[in-house]
Amino acid sequence: MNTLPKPTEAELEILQVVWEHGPSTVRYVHEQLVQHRDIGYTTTLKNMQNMVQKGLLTRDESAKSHIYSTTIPQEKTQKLLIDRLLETAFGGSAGRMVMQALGHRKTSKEELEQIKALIKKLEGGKS
Amino acid sequence: MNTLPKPTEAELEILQVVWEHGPSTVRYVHEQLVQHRDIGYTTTLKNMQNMVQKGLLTRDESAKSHIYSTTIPQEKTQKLLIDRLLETAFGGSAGRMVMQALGHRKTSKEELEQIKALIKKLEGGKS
DNA sequence: AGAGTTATACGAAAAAAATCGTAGATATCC
DNA sequence: GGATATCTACGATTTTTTTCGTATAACTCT
Repeated sequence: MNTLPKPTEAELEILQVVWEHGPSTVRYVHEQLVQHRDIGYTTTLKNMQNMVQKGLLTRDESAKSHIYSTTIPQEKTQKLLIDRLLETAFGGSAGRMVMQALGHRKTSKEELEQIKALIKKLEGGKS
Repeated sequence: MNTLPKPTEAELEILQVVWEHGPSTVRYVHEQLVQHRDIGYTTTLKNMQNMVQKGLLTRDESAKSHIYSTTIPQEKTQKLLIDRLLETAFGGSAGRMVMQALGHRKTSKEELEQIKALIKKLEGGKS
C-alpha cells in the first residue's frame, strides 16, 4: 500500500498540465504555467524534479530534454482531493458539495445531461 | 472588496468545528481536533489567534475564556474552496467535478433528489 | 572551433504554515 | 490564603513549500 504523498498546490498546477497534454518537457510545462503567473524556469524544473523524487512523476532521460509523465491517473488524484475537501469543508456530504458546485456556476447543457444520466444510474442500481 | 485570505488546512479544521458547533472556546475546538490527530493545546490556540488576526474569526474577550466565532458563512468558504479545486484539478469544469464526487460514493436518496431539483431549475431558467 | 542557446544538477534562501515551550494572569477548590 | 488548574500572550523553532541563482554539460549554427 504505497500511499503517494498528496500533491501540493504548485504540484497540482504541474500535474494539470501533464494530464492535459500528456508526457511533457519542463519547457513545455513551464510555458503553460507562466501564462498564469510569474515564475522562473528553474522553479518549475525543481518542482518537477521533486515530484519525481516523491513518485508523482517519472521521467525519460534518454534525450537531452527529459520527458516527464504522470504516475497517477487524473481520476485518482481528483478523488483524493475531493475526499479531502469533502472531509475538511463539507462534513462528508457529497450531496451538499455538489449543490454548492452546481449552484452558482454556469454548467453546460451537456454536462448537466451527463449528471442526470449518472443520477439515474445511481438510483436504478440500488433497486 | 476586502478579500479574506484563503484558509490553510489547519484553519479549515478549526472552521469546520466552529461552523458545526457555533461560537466556541479554544478548549472545545481543541478537544475536537485532538480526536483526529495529535496536536498540542497551544498550537490550536495560536492558530485561532492567527485566524482572528487574518479576519477569519472574531472573539469575545469579555470572559476569561474567549469565545470565537466565524466571520464568514460556511457557504462562502465552501464556494471559495470549490473554485480553487475546480481550477487546480478539474480544469474549471464543474460538471467533471460533480461526476467524480457522485461517482464512487454513496449519496442519500434525498440528496440525489435535491440535486435533480436543482438541475431542473438550472435548465428551466435558461429557456 | 567558438559563440550563443538550452538543458539539468545542486544548493541555498525565502516564504508560508504548523508546532510548541514558557511565563504570567486569573479562576477554583480545599 | 495557598495550592492547583486553566487561560492567554509571546516568542521561537521546526517543517513544509516555493523560489531561484549559479555551475556545468550538451546541442546548434555558422
